[in-house]
Amino acid sequence: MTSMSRYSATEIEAKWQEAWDKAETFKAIRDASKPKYYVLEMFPYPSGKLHMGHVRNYTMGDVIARYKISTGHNVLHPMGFDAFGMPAENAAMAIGGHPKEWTYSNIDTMVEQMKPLGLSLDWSRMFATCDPEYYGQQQALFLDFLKEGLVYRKNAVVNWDPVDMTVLANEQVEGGRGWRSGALVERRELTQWFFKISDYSEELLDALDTLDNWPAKVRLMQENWIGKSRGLQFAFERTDGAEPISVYTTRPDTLMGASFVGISPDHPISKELEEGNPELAAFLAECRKGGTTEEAIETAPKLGYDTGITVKHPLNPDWELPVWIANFILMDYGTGAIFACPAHDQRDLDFCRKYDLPVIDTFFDLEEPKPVETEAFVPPKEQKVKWINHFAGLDEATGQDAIDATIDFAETAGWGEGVTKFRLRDWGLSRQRYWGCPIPVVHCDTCGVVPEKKENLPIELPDDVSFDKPGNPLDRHPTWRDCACPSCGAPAKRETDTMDTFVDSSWYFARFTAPRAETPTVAEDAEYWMNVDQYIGGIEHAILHLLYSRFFARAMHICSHLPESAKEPFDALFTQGMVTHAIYQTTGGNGRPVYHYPADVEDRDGKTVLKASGEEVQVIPSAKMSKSKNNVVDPVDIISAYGADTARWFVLSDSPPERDVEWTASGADAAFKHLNRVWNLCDKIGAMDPDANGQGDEDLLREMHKAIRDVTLGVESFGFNASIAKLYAFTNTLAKSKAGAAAQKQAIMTLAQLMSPMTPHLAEDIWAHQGGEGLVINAPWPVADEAMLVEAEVTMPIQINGKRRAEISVPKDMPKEEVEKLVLAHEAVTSRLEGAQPKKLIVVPGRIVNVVI
RNA sequence: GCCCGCGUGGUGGAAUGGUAGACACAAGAGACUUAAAAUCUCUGGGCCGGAAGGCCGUGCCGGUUCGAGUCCGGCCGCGGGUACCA
Repeated sequence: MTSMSRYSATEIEAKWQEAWDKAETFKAIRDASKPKYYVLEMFPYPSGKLHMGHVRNYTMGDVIARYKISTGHNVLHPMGFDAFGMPAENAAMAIGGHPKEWTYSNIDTMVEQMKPLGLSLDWSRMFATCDPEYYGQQQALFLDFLKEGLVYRKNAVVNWDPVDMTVLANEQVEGGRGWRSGALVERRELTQWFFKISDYSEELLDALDTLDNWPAKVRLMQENWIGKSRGLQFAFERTDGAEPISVYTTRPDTLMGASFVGISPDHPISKELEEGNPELAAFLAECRKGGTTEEAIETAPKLGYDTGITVKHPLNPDWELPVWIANFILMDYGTGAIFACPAHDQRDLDFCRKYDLPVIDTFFDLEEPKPVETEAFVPPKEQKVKWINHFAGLDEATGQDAIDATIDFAETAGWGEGVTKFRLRDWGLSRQRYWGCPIPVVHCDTCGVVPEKKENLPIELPDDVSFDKPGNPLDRHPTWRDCACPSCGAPAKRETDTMDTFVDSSWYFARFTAPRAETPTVAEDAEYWMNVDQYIGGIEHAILHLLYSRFFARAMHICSHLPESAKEPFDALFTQGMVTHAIYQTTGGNGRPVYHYPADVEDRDGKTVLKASGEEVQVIPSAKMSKSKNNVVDPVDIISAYGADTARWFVLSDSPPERDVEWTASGADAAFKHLNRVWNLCDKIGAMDPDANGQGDEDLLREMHKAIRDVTLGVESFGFNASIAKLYAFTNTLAKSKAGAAAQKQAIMTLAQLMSPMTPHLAEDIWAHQGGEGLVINAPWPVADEAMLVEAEVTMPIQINGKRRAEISVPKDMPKEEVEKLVLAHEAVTSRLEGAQPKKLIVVPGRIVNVVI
């Protein structure tokens, strides 16, 4: 074949990107005459390089954005950077330099890597959260929240490294030790700032029901995280007459199985007793070892200390229970004190066996009643059980009925009260770190904690800081802390804590609607563009980021920064799977693991080795691509070898978007071959005599309409891989078609339109080559003709006892009775029936027939 | 530990409770070519069989159903989150 031209991705991609730029195709301008559509992908952390996870995420968003443009929407599709955070400080410590330079240089690199992808982004709206213009507005929000009582201070525990004398993030604690010093980590209390998210527990929970276009699993995770429970709160009288101990329990029905009263090591009684008791002080110090994570606390070996205090059982004043301090009781939840029922709680049972405390059964299984030995009996709350001496007179009842009865009983008797509690805790936002948004308050000796004046915002981070010592450089900066008290004018000190980076990402979506405004948002812009119609991001953000953003939208509404309608800011959510890759690890001189990039590793003689040194590396199976593990693949290599359209086509094609995808090098090549095929097909059709007739025009057009239907359905339901499979099939059909020139031209132009969300550059080129009007991105999306989709004949498999044995072809709307007759006359059926009648005959019209014999 | 997912050929995966393996990758065979590349055509879950056909098969065990990859219960394995990684 003499080819007029060759597929050159580099050439056409640059050409069409320039055309879109020139036409300002993706610039979002408010236009009340068009329906708006806001599509947003979770913005990236500027780790340094773009990785395949980013490409996958942004390509998915781009498919949606371009499809919505083609269906007549006014699309907002912005991009920015979540730019504060620890890696910048770690880089400064490891290789020198400044977090700011490191971050902005990474942003430049990543933008350079993103642009060639041809994403339909409005780059004019870009910002980074470390821009003073952004974090200054965040400080203004903080001050508004403070005024509304949405922020407050209280004590909270942090990971403390006693050697480096610094606070550690959970990620910096490895096996209970500080990652740099190797010292055993302790828990220590600091005064911290908190957002009052717990005031919104009920609302955040109830509103989950309105999020119809969120994945059910995300709603369920948030529901469990908020953790609404109804239980009984009551107090145990102390035998020494001191202040009673208040407890909260979700299983008051098991009160007759109480073994001891347990209090948290952080409970006021623990602290009071610690004074002048070196033995207890040592015990509490032991309890405070280890990190603050829920996992560390839950999995730590159970430790207990008998305080010697005793309390009276509320139902029997002669029954005395000991009070123990137990390390698994959290001060943050309930009252920081519990009663233990070892027969029906595994943790309590383990504790009682260890410290030789009594185990008392309160109910048995209906089928096999037997006392608890080493395994606690914890049936579901809906299961009926047999009660032993229940004080409210229950015999056989479910746990839930018993709980309700017990609460009623206690309320009537007046010694307890039914209480609803939530697991959700207030959101601690203070971080003892430099590279974050400064908290805009001042500490004054006379006025106390004073909010900064709005006209002094932004409170900018100082540039002259060093990272040669552990700890927060703002603390040891010679002058930055010094300021005048905004209230009395006397010399005062700035707050040196900065904000959690989750604050930065909790409102960026609102800022995109007016990114250069001198207020956090602008009413008209927020009214027009909010909500985010489609939010796309990783499942790892299912709880924290999304819950914090939901809270922030409410708080911003209270302060008039968002309309009421934006209280739930994300109308639809899609959680994509992660891009995973094997991890390559060697051991460094200090015995710690060193991670290597896939590009630096190769297979030699059946071993995986470092390219440079030949040293063998350990291959750890697939895990989330992560900057800390270096198991990332550079998409730039793929783009420079094959072009952006190939990279885009490939990341969309193989895996369903919600599932994790393991990156392998093969496959990109195949995607490239296919795009070449489409290109050649376009060339061939373009060279046909326009008046040439052929055979099978209608067959081709029928297939085309089916492709329109299936590809559209795939795009609308995030089945991009299914859309692509259909596009492969339709391309194969077209390549083999002998139809006339007009039909083939119509088919290739429709193919270009259907491909344009995925491979926009190639689609534009085909469109132009076939004489399409304007840009394909602006051409209206094709609509399938229902009449062309109707099939005259259907193939129905015949099952005998559920196994497929034969099939028949029948007219689409043949009546059931006719089908039955045909089936019963079929040789495969008659030979098995041997004259007998079938027991049952099931005909699912247009689907399947099952004969039961 | 707790909460939430996922598990299908050599590989990625497809399948409103209705023909398991669409579409692709890798592989094998063939065509074209002096040859190679490129391109095109064909084959392909396992076992038995020349074929027709049969048996088995969606992590494991059990259940519901005319019919289960799909729904239910119990396991096993892997992944995500676990409030200071983002």
